[in-house]
Amino acid sequence: MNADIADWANLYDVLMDAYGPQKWWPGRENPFAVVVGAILTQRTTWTNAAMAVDALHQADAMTPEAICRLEKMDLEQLIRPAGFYRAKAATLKVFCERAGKAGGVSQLFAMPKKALRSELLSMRGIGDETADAILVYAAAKASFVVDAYTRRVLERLGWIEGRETYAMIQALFEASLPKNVTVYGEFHALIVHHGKVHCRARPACDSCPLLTRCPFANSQEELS
DNA sequence: ACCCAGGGTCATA
DNA sequence: TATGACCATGGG
Repeated sequence: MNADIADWANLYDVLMDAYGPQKWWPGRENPFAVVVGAILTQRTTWTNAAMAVDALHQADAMTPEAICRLEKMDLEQLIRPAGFYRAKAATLKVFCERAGKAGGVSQLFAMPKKALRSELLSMRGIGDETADAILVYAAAKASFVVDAYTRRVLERLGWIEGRETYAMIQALFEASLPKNVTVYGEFHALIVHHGKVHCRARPACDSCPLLTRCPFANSQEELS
């Protein structure tokens, strides 16, 4: 079916060919809603995060100002379905306060990429992955998102050993791709989708687009 | 009943 | 640097 994957660009093409453009964060016209989604979806399914997002919309609370005004406990109850609701409520509060201090979300996002990334990382509850997700999907800055699926796919391709740091893996991608926000965003979404379909569900591997390199195509034991 | 999902923080060694 | 405990919900 498919030959070995040659390089990063090839991997992107193969995944895009197999799955097509991913529709992540419906409603990207509201960058703030994307930030909220990025925080709420941490270690949680998107359907759970979406319930919390809907609750915020229905409460007319999908703005930094509204969230700043909300009592912490009320915010916690609204986002409860997303899990870790106390921590996430605190993180949302911090982001909204800092955005307000910067003069609004668009002002905050007007910062240079590197400075904005540091600013995001300084907020408790926002780490590397969430910061990069916000950069790419909300602030439209090309910063590659590395997550567990990315590591798994790269390990199975034999492109990384496994001990590499987040920054190292991110650098691998960024050195091999055109600095294009859309490409970065699609690539990460494609990797996650591929991971869900083929790196967890065993039966689906018959049609794996990375077939010759997929562990399931050969032995059953290479999976952790 | 158990497992895990579009992570991150903090304490410990 | 690197593990481990902890946070919490909903769906399989």
